[in-house]
Amino acid sequence: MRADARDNRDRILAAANEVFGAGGEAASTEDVARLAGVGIATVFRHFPTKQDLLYAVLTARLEALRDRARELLSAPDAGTALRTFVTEVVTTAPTKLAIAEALPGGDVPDALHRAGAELRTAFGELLERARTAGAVRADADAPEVYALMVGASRANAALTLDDRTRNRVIGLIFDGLSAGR
Amino acid sequence: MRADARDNRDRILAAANEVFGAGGEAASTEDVARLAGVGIATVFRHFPTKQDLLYAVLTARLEALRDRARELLSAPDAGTALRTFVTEVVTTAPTKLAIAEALPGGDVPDALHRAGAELRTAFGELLERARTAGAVRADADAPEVYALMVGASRANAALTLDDRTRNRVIGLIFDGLSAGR
Amino acid sequence: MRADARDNRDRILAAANEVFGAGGEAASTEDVARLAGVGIATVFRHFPTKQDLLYAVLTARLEALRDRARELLSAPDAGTALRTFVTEVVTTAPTKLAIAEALPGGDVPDALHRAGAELRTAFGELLERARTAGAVRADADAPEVYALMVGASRANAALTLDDRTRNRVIGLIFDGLSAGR
Amino acid sequence: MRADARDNRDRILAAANEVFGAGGEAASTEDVARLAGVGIATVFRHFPTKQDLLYAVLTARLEALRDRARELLSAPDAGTALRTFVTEVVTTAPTKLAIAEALPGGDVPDALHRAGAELRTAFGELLERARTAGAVRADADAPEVYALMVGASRANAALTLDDRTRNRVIGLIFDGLSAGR
DNA sequence: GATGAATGAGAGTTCATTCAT
DNA sequence: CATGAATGAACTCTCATTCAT
Repeated sequence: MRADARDNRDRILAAANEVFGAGGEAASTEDVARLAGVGIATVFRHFPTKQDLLYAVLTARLEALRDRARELLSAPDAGTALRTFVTEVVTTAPTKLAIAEALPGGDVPDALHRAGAELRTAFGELLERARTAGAVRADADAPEVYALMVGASRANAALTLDDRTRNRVIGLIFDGLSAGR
Repeated sequence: MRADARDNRDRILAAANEVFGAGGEAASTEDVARLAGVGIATVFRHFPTKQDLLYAVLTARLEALRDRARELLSAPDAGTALRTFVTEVVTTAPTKLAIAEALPGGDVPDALHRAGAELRTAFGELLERARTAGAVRADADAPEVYALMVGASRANAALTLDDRTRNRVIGLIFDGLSAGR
Repeated sequence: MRADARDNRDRILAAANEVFGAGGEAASTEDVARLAGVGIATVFRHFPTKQDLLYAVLTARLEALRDRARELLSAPDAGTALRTFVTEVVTTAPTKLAIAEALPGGDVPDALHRAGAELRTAFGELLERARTAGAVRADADAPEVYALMVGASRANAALTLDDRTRNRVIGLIFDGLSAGR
Repeated sequence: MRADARDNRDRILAAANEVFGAGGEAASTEDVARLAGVGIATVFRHFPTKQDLLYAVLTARLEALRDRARELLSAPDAGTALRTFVTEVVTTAPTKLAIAEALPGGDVPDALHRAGAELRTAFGELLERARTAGAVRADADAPEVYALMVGASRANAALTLDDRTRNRVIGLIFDGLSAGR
């Protein structure tokens, strides 16, 4: 792939991220092309299907979160690291294509599937470290904590929570996670 | 309104509930008509706009939840009542038009606005009673608890949680609500 | 036909006259029913087709004009009579279904055809009397004068002429008709 | 714009001219597409709204008339020039979207508004020259003469005048214009 | 390789007309 | 006999996708 082609790909992906973040997957591919400053055909050259484009956007989002989770694995305080991660995910949710959105069952491309799995793995490690450090109770497992994070993200997007409420939501989640037992 | 017309209206609403519950608001009005067993024009006679239909479905859902919340206000155990309500909302979410979906700011019909407000009010009373009963900590306010419930609902719908995970999510939420007393 | 049925028929016709006069034949039959204060099915009982309704409105208009023309045949001044007739037709045109509108070739109902023919006949006599009285030149025949009247009516409707211009248009027409030659 | 696109645009405009000329503005956009030999979406790409298409057809018609009027301004005989113009306008009316049709008050696009104004200006000059040449009486002003022309056009379209009658209508108009000097 | 144009398949919506009450 | 409800066909318009330049 030539350099300018890669440039275009990146520009399209960035535009799609913004457009679908704002308007959901109902937004039109032509808007993406316009914002990217390329022709509509160029979008379809890089992403043969709108689905492909949506998947690519989602994959990029998951990969970014995965990287951030991995980065936080080397933070000194494991409890703070987990909380930082959740806070960032929830806070940025409204302008991003929602995690797990546009996933019509089973048949997702490899890259997306892998990114999701790696994100969950990294998240699991983040949680495990927090557990080991005693910041999170021992019987809290990854699936439910992940679900709480996803849920808070979506509530934040759907209800457009103000800062205070959003923080208290996260606070309650972590209170539950640290509840002595 | 004639009896057969009311029947049709109800059938359309039920069909819309199902269709939009499964496919989101992107589902087509024609599918609704087909499932209801009426012509497409009949749908538009009862709901002049797709928006109107969506609003009606959402309003019905909110009213049902409001009624359920009010009903639970007279349950003997306030803590259990709240938990029952949240559990029911979260569990039934995947097949329902999500709470607060399709709300394009400000300009919603009165009935919908009112139903939403009444639901929040009833929910607030449910919470207040649980607080008074000592089942929920004193500093947990309605907005954040409501957001947690909405979030868990959406996570359950988006991630298709299994029963165990779903219950643990709710468990964690209530642990947080009872924590730090 | 029962009395109430005839009443309804008249009310529908009056409503149609108003609705189609204002909105052209594109206006909806339901608007007519609403304005007449009857159900839509009642309109179709009296006029099995929208065409039929349009024809009936047009027929009534032509009959009214025919009657007015005949009435003016006994006016003292033949020249003034013709001018009065033309002026009235032109002036009232904007709120009436245009003469000869909605006539998709050949296949018009008898009543309409007859009304049109009788109007033209009466108009011809009005013209003949004016000719005899010397108010109109001898070589002006009915078809062209009728066309001038229809044209002025339509121009008045299409261009929404002000009073002064409308009067000058009619003035020019009669100047042409009296031009000595 | 690419060459083939311009070609299509022209073909669509020509087709619309014909279709709307024959059936009025009630004719369907799909017919226009069919006659132009393009897909329906292509019509909407070039003219985002049916209104836009109607306006474009009307604008083209007015511009053509304006050009013809200007051309005739340099004809040797001013009286003949005016009569030629009126005759052409009236004669071609039946197959054209009527002047001033589809003008729902005030909010017309600039190009259409300008074309109409320029046509009236050119027409006014044609009239002024005829007046100066003594072919038309001094007190005949543009608005009423323009209205007479429009009226004759519409009468010709509505009544489908035969050649003889049409010519006599125009003859009477010009007799009126030259009368009483 | 990139572009803008063209397209067909639908979506929402309207309306003349028919049917059941 | 009148009514309101139901209907199917048509229409305008949109959009993911393909084609020609």
